[in-house]
Amino acid sequence: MTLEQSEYPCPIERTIQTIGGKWTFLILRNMFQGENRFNQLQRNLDGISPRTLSLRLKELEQANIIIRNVFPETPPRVEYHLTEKGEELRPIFVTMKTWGNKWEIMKP
Amino acid sequence: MTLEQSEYPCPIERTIQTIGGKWTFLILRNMFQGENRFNQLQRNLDGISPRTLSLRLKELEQANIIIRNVFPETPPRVEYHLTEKGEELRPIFVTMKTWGNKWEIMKP
DNA sequence: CTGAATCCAGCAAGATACTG
DNA sequence: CAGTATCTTGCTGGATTCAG
Repeated sequence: MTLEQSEYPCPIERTIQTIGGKWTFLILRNMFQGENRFNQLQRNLDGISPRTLSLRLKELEQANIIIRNVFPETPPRVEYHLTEKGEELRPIFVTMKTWGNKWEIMKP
Repeated sequence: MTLEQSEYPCPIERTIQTIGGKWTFLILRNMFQGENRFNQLQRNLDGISPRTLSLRLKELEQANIIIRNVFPETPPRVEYHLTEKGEELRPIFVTMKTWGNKWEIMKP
Protein backbone atom coordinates (compact mmCIF):
# COMPACT_ATOMS: atom_id res chain seq x y z
CA MET A 1 0.00 0.00 0.00
CA THR A 2 1.00 3.57 -0.28
CA LEU A 3 0.23 4.53 3.28
CA GLU A 4 2.44 2.39 5.47
CA GLN A 5 3.95 5.38 7.21
CA SER A 6 3.62 5.67 10.94
CA GLU A 7 0.20 7.27 10.72
CA TYR A 8 -1.88 9.48 8.45
CA PRO A 9 0.08 12.66 8.78
CA CYS A 10 -2.36 14.94 7.02
CA PRO A 11 -5.67 15.82 8.63
CA ILE A 12 -7.38 16.13 5.27
CA GLU A 13 -6.15 12.70 4.34
CA ARG A 14 -7.44 11.37 7.64
CA THR A 15 -10.84 12.87 7.04
CA ILE A 16 -11.06 11.39 3.58
CA GLN A 17 -9.91 8.02 4.87
CA THR A 18 -12.79 8.12 7.30
CA ILE A 19 -15.70 9.44 5.32
CA GLY A 20 -14.46 9.48 1.76
CA GLY A 21 -16.24 6.46 0.34
CA LYS A 22 -18.76 6.76 -2.44
CA TRP A 23 -21.70 5.74 -0.27
CA THR A 24 -20.40 6.93 3.08
CA PHE A 25 -20.92 10.53 2.14
CA LEU A 26 -24.47 9.93 1.02
CA ILE A 27 -25.33 7.88 4.07
CA LEU A 28 -24.14 10.68 6.30
CA ARG A 29 -26.02 13.26 4.29
CA ASN A 30 -29.22 11.32 4.88
CA MET A 31 -28.46 10.95 8.56
CA PHE A 32 -27.98 14.68 8.85
CA GLN A 33 -31.50 14.93 7.50
CA GLY A 34 -32.79 12.84 10.35
CA GLU A 35 -32.92 9.34 8.92
CA ASN A 36 -31.67 6.73 11.33
CA ARG A 37 -33.14 3.32 10.55
CA PHE A 38 -31.74 0.72 8.24
CA ASN A 39 -34.68 0.43 5.88
CA GLN A 40 -35.29 4.12 5.89
CA LEU A 41 -31.76 4.72 4.75
CA GLN A 42 -31.90 1.96 2.20
CA ARG A 43 -35.10 3.26 0.67
CA ASN A 44 -33.78 6.77 0.33
CA LEU A 45 -30.36 5.87 -0.98
CA ASP A 46 -31.20 5.12 -4.57
CA GLY A 47 -31.26 1.38 -4.16
CA ILE A 48 -28.08 0.79 -2.20
CA SER A 49 -27.76 -2.90 -1.46
CA PRO A 50 -28.19 -4.01 2.15
CA ARG A 51 -24.75 -5.48 2.00
CA THR A 52 -23.10 -2.20 1.16
CA LEU A 53 -25.21 -0.22 3.59
CA SER A 54 -24.35 -2.62 6.38
CA LEU A 55 -20.65 -2.49 5.61
CA ARG A 56 -20.55 1.30 5.53
CA LEU A 57 -22.54 1.63 8.73
CA LYS A 58 -20.10 -0.68 10.47
CA GLU A 59 -17.20 1.40 9.30
CA LEU A 60 -18.83 4.55 10.57
CA GLU A 61 -19.55 2.88 13.87
CA GLN A 62 -15.94 1.78 14.21
CA ALA A 63 -14.81 5.32 13.52
CA ASN A 64 -17.07 6.52 16.31
CA ILE A 65 -19.04 8.68 13.97
CA ILE A 66 -22.32 6.92 14.59
CA ILE A 67 -23.73 4.77 17.35
CA ARG A 68 -25.83 1.69 16.81
CA ASN A 69 -28.79 1.25 19.07
CA VAL A 70 -30.69 -2.03 19.13
CA PHE A 71 -34.20 -2.22 20.52
CA PRO A 72 -35.12 -5.75 21.59
CA GLU A 73 -38.53 -5.82 19.95
CA THR A 74 -40.38 -7.87 17.37
CA PRO A 75 -39.86 -6.94 14.66
CA PRO A 76 -36.39 -5.78 15.58
CA ARG A 77 -35.60 -2.11 15.46
CA VAL A 78 -32.18 -0.53 15.14
CA GLU A 79 -31.43 3.13 15.18
CA TYR A 80 -28.23 4.84 14.20
CA HIS A 81 -27.33 8.16 15.69
CA LEU A 82 -24.55 10.60 15.08
CA THR A 83 -22.03 11.01 17.84
CA GLU A 84 -20.55 14.38 18.65
CA LYS A 85 -17.69 13.52 16.36
CA GLY A 86 -20.18 12.74 13.64
CA GLU A 87 -22.29 15.80 14.27
CA GLU A 88 -19.25 17.97 13.79
CA LEU A 89 -18.90 16.75 10.24
CA ARG A 90 -21.92 18.83 9.40
CA PRO A 91 -19.98 21.95 8.36
CA ILE A 92 -18.24 19.91 5.68
CA PHE A 93 -21.58 19.00 4.19
CA VAL A 94 -22.87 22.52 4.45
CA THR A 95 -19.85 23.78 2.57
CA MET A 96 -20.31 21.13 -0.07
CA LYS A 97 -23.93 21.99 -0.46
CA THR A 98 -23.09 25.63 -0.96
CA TRP A 99 -20.52 24.83 -3.58
CA GLY A 100 -22.73 22.32 -5.35
CA ASN A 101 -25.54 24.81 -5.51
CA LYS A 102 -23.38 27.53 -6.90
CA TRP A 103 -21.57 25.48 -9.49
CA GLU A 104 -24.05 23.35 -11.27
CA ILE A 105 -22.87 20.62 -13.56
CA MET A 106 -20.47 21.80 -16.21
CA LYS A 107 -21.08 25.42 -15.36
CA PRO A 108 -17.79 27.14 -16.04
CA MET B 1 -26.89 2.59 -12.65
CA THR B 2 -28.57 4.12 -9.72
CA LEU B 3 -28.39 7.68 -11.00
CA GLU B 4 -30.38 7.71 -14.21
CA GLN B 5 -32.66 10.46 -13.04
CA SER B 6 -32.83 13.65 -15.03
CA GLU B 7 -29.82 15.08 -13.26
CA TYR B 8 -28.08 14.99 -9.92
CA PRO B 9 -30.74 16.57 -7.82
CA CYS B 10 -28.70 17.00 -4.66
CA PRO B 11 -25.92 19.55 -4.52
CA ILE B 12 -23.94 17.43 -2.10
CA GLU B 13 -24.21 14.51 -4.47
CA ARG B 14 -23.05 16.72 -7.30
CA THR B 15 -20.05 17.84 -5.33
CA ILE B 16 -19.09 14.30 -4.48
CA GLN B 17 -19.57 13.20 -8.06
CA THR B 18 -17.10 15.87 -9.05
CA ILE B 19 -14.36 15.69 -6.48
CA GLY B 20 -15.17 12.55 -4.50
CA GLY B 21 -12.57 10.21 -5.91
CA LYS B 22 -9.87 8.72 -3.77
CA TRP B 23 -7.07 10.57 -5.51
CA THR B 24 -8.99 13.61 -6.67
CA PHE B 25 -9.19 14.97 -3.17
CA LEU B 26 -5.51 14.56 -2.58
CA ILE B 27 -4.56 16.08 -5.90
CA LEU B 28 -6.62 19.14 -5.10
CA ARG B 29 -5.16 19.37 -1.62
CA ASN B 30 -1.71 19.53 -3.13
CA MET B 31 -2.80 22.10 -5.66
CA PHE B 32 -4.15 24.27 -2.89
CA GLN B 33 -0.67 24.13 -1.47
CA GLY B 34 0.71 25.55 -4.67
CA GLU B 35 1.83 22.52 -6.62
CA ASN B 36 0.94 22.77 -10.27
CA ARG B 37 3.23 20.62 -12.37
CA PHE B 38 2.80 17.00 -13.29
CA ASN B 39 5.96 15.61 -11.81
CA GLN B 40 5.70 17.79 -8.76
CA LEU B 41 2.28 16.38 -8.04
CA GLN B 42 3.37 12.84 -8.75
CA ARG B 43 6.34 13.07 -6.43
CA ASN B 44 4.27 14.39 -3.57
CA LEU B 45 1.34 12.07 -3.95
CA ASP B 46 2.73 8.95 -2.36
CA GLY B 47 3.61 7.23 -5.57
CA ILE B 48 0.48 7.74 -7.60
CA SER B 49 1.01 6.27 -11.03
CA PRO B 50 1.29 8.66 -13.97
CA ARG B 51 -1.69 6.94 -15.51
CA THR B 52 -3.96 7.66 -12.58
CA LEU B 53 -2.71 11.19 -12.16
CA SER B 54 -3.27 11.90 -15.80
CA LEU B 55 -6.80 10.52 -15.72
CA ARG B 56 -7.78 12.51 -12.65
CA LEU B 57 -6.33 15.73 -14.00
CA LYS B 58 -8.34 15.29 -17.16
CA GLU B 59 -11.50 14.81 -15.16
CA LEU B 60 -10.82 17.94 -13.18
CA GLU B 61 -10.13 19.84 -16.34
CA GLN B 62 -13.40 18.67 -17.86
CA ALA B 63 -15.24 19.78 -14.77
CA ASN B 64 -13.69 23.22 -15.14
CA ILE B 65 -12.00 22.98 -11.80
CA ILE B 66 -8.50 23.28 -13.18
CA ILE B 67 -6.97 24.64 -16.34
CA ARG B 68 -4.15 23.03 -18.24
CA ASN B 69 -1.47 25.30 -19.56
CA VAL B 70 1.12 24.02 -21.98
CA PHE B 71 4.37 25.89 -22.51
CA PRO B 72 5.98 25.05 -25.84
CA GLU B 73 9.48 24.57 -24.50
CA THR B 74 12.07 21.86 -24.40
CA PRO B 75 11.73 20.04 -22.15
CA PRO B 76 7.98 20.55 -22.17
CA ARG B 77 6.33 22.23 -19.26
CA VAL B 78 2.71 22.00 -18.27
CA GLU B 79 1.09 23.85 -15.43
CA TYR B 80 -2.25 23.22 -13.89
CA HIS B 81 -4.11 26.02 -12.20
CA LEU B 82 -7.29 26.23 -10.23
CA THR B 83 -10.14 28.07 -11.85
CA GLU B 84 -12.46 30.23 -9.80
CA LYS B 85 -14.73 27.24 -9.50
CA GLY B 86 -11.82 25.21 -8.20
CA GLU B 87 -10.57 27.92 -5.88
CA GLU B 88 -13.94 28.01 -4.21
CA LEU B 89 -13.55 24.42 -3.15
CA ARG B 90 -11.04 25.59 -0.62
CA PRO B 91 -13.50 26.06 2.23
CA ILE B 92 -14.37 22.38 1.98
CA PHE B 93 -10.76 21.47 2.52
CA VAL B 94 -10.38 23.94 5.33
CA THR B 95 -13.37 22.43 7.08
CA MET B 96 -11.99 18.96 6.59
CA LYS B 97 -8.64 19.98 7.94
CA THR B 98 -10.25 21.41 11.04
CA TRP B 99 -12.25 18.26 11.64
CA GLY B 100 -9.32 15.98 10.95
CA ASN B 101 -7.16 17.89 13.37
CA LYS B 102 -9.72 17.78 16.12
CA TRP B 103 -10.70 14.15 15.78
CA GLU B 104 -7.59 12.12 15.41
CA ILE B 105 -7.80 8.51 14.40
CA MET B 106 -10.06 6.49 16.63
CA LYS B 107 -10.43 9.32 19.08
CA PRO B 108 -13.94 8.95 20.45
C1' DC C 1 -37.02 -5.49 10.01
C1' DT C 2 -32.16 -5.94 10.05
C1' DG C 3 -29.05 -7.74 8.53
C1' DA C 4 -25.31 -12.04 7.09
C1' DA C 5 -23.53 -15.11 3.37
C1' DT C 6 -22.24 -16.03 -1.13
C1' DC C 7 -20.97 -15.20 -5.72
C1' DC C 8 -19.90 -12.25 -9.41
C1' DA C 9 -19.15 -7.92 -12.33
C1' DG C 10 -16.90 -3.57 -13.23
C1' DC C 11 -13.95 -0.14 -12.69
C1' DA C 12 -10.15 2.18 -10.36
C1' DA C 13 -5.66 1.80 -9.74
C1' DG C 14 -0.75 -0.37 -9.79
C1' DA C 15 3.37 -1.77 -12.52
C1' DT C 16 5.94 -1.17 -16.26
C1' DA C 17 7.61 0.28 -20.59
C1' DC C 18 7.72 3.63 -24.03
C1' DT C 19 7.40 8.42 -26.72
C1' DG C 20 7.47 13.48 -28.42
C1' DC D 1 9.12 16.57 -18.58
C1' DA D 2 4.67 15.02 -19.35
C1' DG D 3 2.40 12.03 -20.44
C1' DT D 4 0.34 7.30 -23.32
C1' DA D 5 -0.16 2.14 -23.90
C1' DT D 6 -0.78 -2.25 -22.11
C1' DC D 7 -1.62 -5.61 -18.90
C1' DT D 8 -2.90 -7.11 -14.41
C1' DT D 9 -4.70 -6.75 -9.75
C1' DG D 10 -7.81 -5.58 -6.19
C1' DC D 11 -11.47 -3.50 -4.11
C1' DT D 12 -16.21 -1.80 -4.11
C1' DG D 13 -20.52 -2.75 -4.95
C1' DG D 14 -24.69 -5.36 -7.15
C1' DA D 15 -27.83 -9.39 -7.00
C1' DT D 16 -29.73 -12.85 -4.56
C1' DT D 17 -30.82 -15.84 -0.88
C1' DC D 18 -31.45 -16.82 3.82
C1' DA D 19 -31.91 -16.12 9.03
C1' DG D 20 -33.07 -14.31 13.85
